[in-house]
Amino acid sequence: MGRKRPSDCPSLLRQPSINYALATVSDASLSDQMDLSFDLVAALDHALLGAAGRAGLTGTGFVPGVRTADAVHGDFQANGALAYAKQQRQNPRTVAQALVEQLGDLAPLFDVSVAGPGFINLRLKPTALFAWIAAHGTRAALAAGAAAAEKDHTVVVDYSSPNTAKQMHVGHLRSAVIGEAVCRLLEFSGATVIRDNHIGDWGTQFGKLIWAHKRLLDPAALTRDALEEFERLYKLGNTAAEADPAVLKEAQQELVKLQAHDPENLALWRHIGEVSVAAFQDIYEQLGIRFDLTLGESFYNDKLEPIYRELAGCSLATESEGAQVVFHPEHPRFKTQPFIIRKSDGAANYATTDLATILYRTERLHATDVFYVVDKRQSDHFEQLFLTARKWFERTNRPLPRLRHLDFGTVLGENGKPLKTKSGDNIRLKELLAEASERSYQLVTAKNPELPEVERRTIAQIVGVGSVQYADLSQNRSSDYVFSWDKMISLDGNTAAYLLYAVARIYSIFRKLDLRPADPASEAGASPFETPAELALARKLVRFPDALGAATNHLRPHFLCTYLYELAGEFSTFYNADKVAVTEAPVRARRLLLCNRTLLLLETGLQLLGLRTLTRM
RNA sequence: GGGGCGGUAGCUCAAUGGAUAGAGCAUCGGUCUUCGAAACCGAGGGUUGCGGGUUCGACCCCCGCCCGCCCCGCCA
Repeated sequence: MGRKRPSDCPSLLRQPSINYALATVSDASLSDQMDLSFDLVAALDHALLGAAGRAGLTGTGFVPGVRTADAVHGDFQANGALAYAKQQRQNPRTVAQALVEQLGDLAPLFDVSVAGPGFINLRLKPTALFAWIAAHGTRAALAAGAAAAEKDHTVVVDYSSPNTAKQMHVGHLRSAVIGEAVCRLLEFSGATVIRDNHIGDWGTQFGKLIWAHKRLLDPAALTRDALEEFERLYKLGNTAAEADPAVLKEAQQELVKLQAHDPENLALWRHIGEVSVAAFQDIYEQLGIRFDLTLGESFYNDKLEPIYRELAGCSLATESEGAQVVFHPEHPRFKTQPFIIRKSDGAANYATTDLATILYRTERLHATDVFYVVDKRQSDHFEQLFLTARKWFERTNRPLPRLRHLDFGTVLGENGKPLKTKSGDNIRLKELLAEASERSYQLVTAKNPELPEVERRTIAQIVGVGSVQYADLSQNRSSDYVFSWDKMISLDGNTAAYLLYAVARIYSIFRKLDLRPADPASEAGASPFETPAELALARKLVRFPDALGAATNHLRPHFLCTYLYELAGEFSTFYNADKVAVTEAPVRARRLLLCNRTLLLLETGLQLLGLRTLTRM
């Protein structure tokens, strides 16, 4: 039917911008009007294509292959000549040379050369570096540059998704942190993002919980910590039911009543849900998360019947061992491993709800993309879900959004096993974040005892929570990672504290000079960058769009983390090598310009990751 | 048994099919009368699990094997 499959939907790859002004620049002298594209890779790609046309490389598709280069070779490189030469049985260096001869328009901006077997190296001239940096001096300018990439997308991001009546624990950390970062990245790139908390608010556990709630509730404990009390009640209900068949029966009847919408049980269930969601807010606020929707499993209760009918109606669902299941005969595994959409007792399960959710998000929310930030152990489930949804939508003639499982690995303890308390319980998120703050507080107090206590507490909260977030984000999300307080709160290495310190130090410079970073006057009269440290920092600044693009296209925040860490490192080197507060006005202005842009990119980047920043720490 | 993901420096991790595989920690050696030393500079450290293959070029793609973690019918 030609309907979109997950693998060939329009990708999130950035569309090259076409409104760059490279070709109009014909004067190497410094010009405030020099307007360089936000995405220089895309601009160069286009320039190379033009050059290929003029050089007569019109055969079958010349691909420029522009990418950022190792700094020893330049700022960018184009590798397309190699593949083209191979394909056309020509000498790659000759092809590269021919291309370079057609790149005269770039001469005011780049030093262009051919190296090795046929690489084209492009190094920004100091004036061009300066012009790019001058042109991208505000958050708005960055956002405007980035916003083209995803502008036609409406993305539903399904993340966090804890269960009501239970504490959030460390197992919920990554979904929340990665999900939020992904949302912010997509928004910055112009997508309409709908944050949906698909909470687990329906299930058989409510029978035992309601049974215990009616008999064993401690109102004072409920006020003190509602989730803790719900957990206690559930455990009581569970042990009582295990010990006494009569209790089990009563609990099952409570569940039946709830499912039959008995007013009392329904009200109680609703109350539990509301109290739970309210309790989650504390965690979400600390992590900078605000959902647009909280549509839990129960929301879909009355939307499940049509799913059964449709799946049976279009010959997808079949009966197996008393359950309704979907097999995928063409799939080596799922031809025998069923996707159970209705249990043999007639009840729905998460597969059914997930299918109903896809329908809702498509028809009601008009999603073009749905991303699930869920633990990688559920990858089979999502593969079956997407396969089933695709066939179902095909057969019912509906457009299918791009569905994608953003999987992530497990948080491990130092012993290499999933992180738990010493006694083997789940570590509560609330306590984990509190410990992060406390450890940071000890550190701040040791480093800066003269700061007022209130300020040290605020700093500790931001550094502590940020450290946890950053430790999670800075690692490839697909792999497991070892949780280590010492590493994540550390001042050294790729950590939140290192980045936040760089930010604080830049603010400190401006304070010392009695200037404000946002004030353009501090940069007025800046001369082009000269020293090795200035140039290295400037070159790093120009790579921001590339890092942002990599993180957004792959939905992997660690690409941005790596960049921010390198940027902060480049700044520290510059800071140690070149004094900013010199008397010579043009030199001072250009160094302030570098400080200002580094600050802008660090703060923008950290905010996109979900972290808050500080002006002193 | 079937499948997924991983194996890169002593440790924790990076690396768009590109050039000499990079960081941090740890180790060793330097730098504070100068904008915040929570910093910076330098050194040593590698058969990218093993064996084949594809390619001008492979940590990356393909095949086989070894090891680890995870998933595989009515939990989510």
